[in-house]
Amino acid sequence: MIKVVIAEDQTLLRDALATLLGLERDIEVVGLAGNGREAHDVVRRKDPDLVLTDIEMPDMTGLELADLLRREESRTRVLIVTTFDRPGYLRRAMEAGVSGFILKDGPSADLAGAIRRVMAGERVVAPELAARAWDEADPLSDAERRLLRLAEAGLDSAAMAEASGLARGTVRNYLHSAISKLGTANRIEAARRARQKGWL
Amino acid sequence: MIKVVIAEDQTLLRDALATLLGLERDIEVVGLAGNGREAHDVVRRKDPDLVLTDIEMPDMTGLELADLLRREESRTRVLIVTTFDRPGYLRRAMEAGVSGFILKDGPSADLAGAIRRVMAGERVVAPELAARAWDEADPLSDAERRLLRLAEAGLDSAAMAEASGLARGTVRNYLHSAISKLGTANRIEAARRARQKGWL
DNA sequence: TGCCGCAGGTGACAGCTGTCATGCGTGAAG
DNA sequence: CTTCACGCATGACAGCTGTCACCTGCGGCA
Repeated sequence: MIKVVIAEDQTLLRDALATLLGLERDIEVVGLAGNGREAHDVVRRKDPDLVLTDIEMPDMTGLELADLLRREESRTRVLIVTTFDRPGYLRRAMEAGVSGFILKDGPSADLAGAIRRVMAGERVVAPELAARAWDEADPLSDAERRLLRLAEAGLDSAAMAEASGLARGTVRNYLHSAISKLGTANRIEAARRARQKGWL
Repeated sequence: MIKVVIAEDQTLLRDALATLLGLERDIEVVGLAGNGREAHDVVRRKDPDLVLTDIEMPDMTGLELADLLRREESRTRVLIVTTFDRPGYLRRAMEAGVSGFILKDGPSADLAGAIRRVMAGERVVAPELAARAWDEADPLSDAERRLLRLAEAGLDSAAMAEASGLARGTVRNYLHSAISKLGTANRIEAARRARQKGWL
């Protein structure tokens, strides 16, 4: 019997997945969580064989959860299921030591199979992603990333300077650098592209 | 037996919902679709009692689908299920004559109940939304909306002018007007706020 | 010790953005 | 017919953005 915890912020999908997996003879859903932190608690309490987790969740992302479990040397394997086929996510997931990475766009029939393959020691990656994974490395520095996130929210340079403790000029230098690395015309496009690549 | 078609772009959720509803004694899932246009075709072919649809889908949104079915005087009722609790969506859905509007954050147990209540002639609205629905009217003009969408994509005023066939100055006037209506500091914040309210 | 690379900063400048006053048609209301 | 509102446009101006050359201090490292 494979003991599974499901972490997913959309209640409807979470419950539906639980029902779906519950129908499998060899899988038992032992816990549910609506965000990463909750998932971490549940994993500690229930000690499941595998945690099936979304990436984008409030409080703590699935990638952070995976990283945390790896650092704690938890025996629970991590299987990421996400909407977002952003190349950067897969890379970060691999670095966080996850056992599998599949997409919400894939057929649901594959899900139980993916879980079984992970438990058999295989590393499962959605085939449409495997090829694209190492396409492009994230060229951004931490400072650039942080500022792009602020730019996305509509802050101007002065506000970003205050928010990040840098000088205005430095903020503009970092943004310039990000803009030219990403080959865009302005900070907004740069932020969009970075987010779309999963670098943000 | 209530005949249902499910329109949802995430395969995993679509399949999971189909499985979930298939377990109900009085509900039969007669068709699946991954976008609005496909859903429209399937509804015409299968003539279901109800179509359960997401809003944000490629090709045609759930709101457009609802509108189309209403104009065609289809007997199929529409139940919207969406992640996005943006006030503007509910209003537009009501104007499109939908029979129900519930959230993916709601418990899955309510889903079959909502379907039955819709088929009993009730109009079902997620309780957390009902109150907020008429909070704020969309203050934007069509021109403002269109330009905010372009601003979101990172175009500058000159590019928007070209894209929309307006003069640069006029573009800036519209953006100014949108910015002041929304009480933000710049076009980026304005676009964010409008999107978050469901006005975009 | 001296040199290098690197994060962070300054100042200048052209071009873009946000704001505002103002003008010009056109179509609906009086 | 006049008046008025409305969509669209123009021009001016302060302030912000993107670009660039160049400076400073600090931690390696030979």
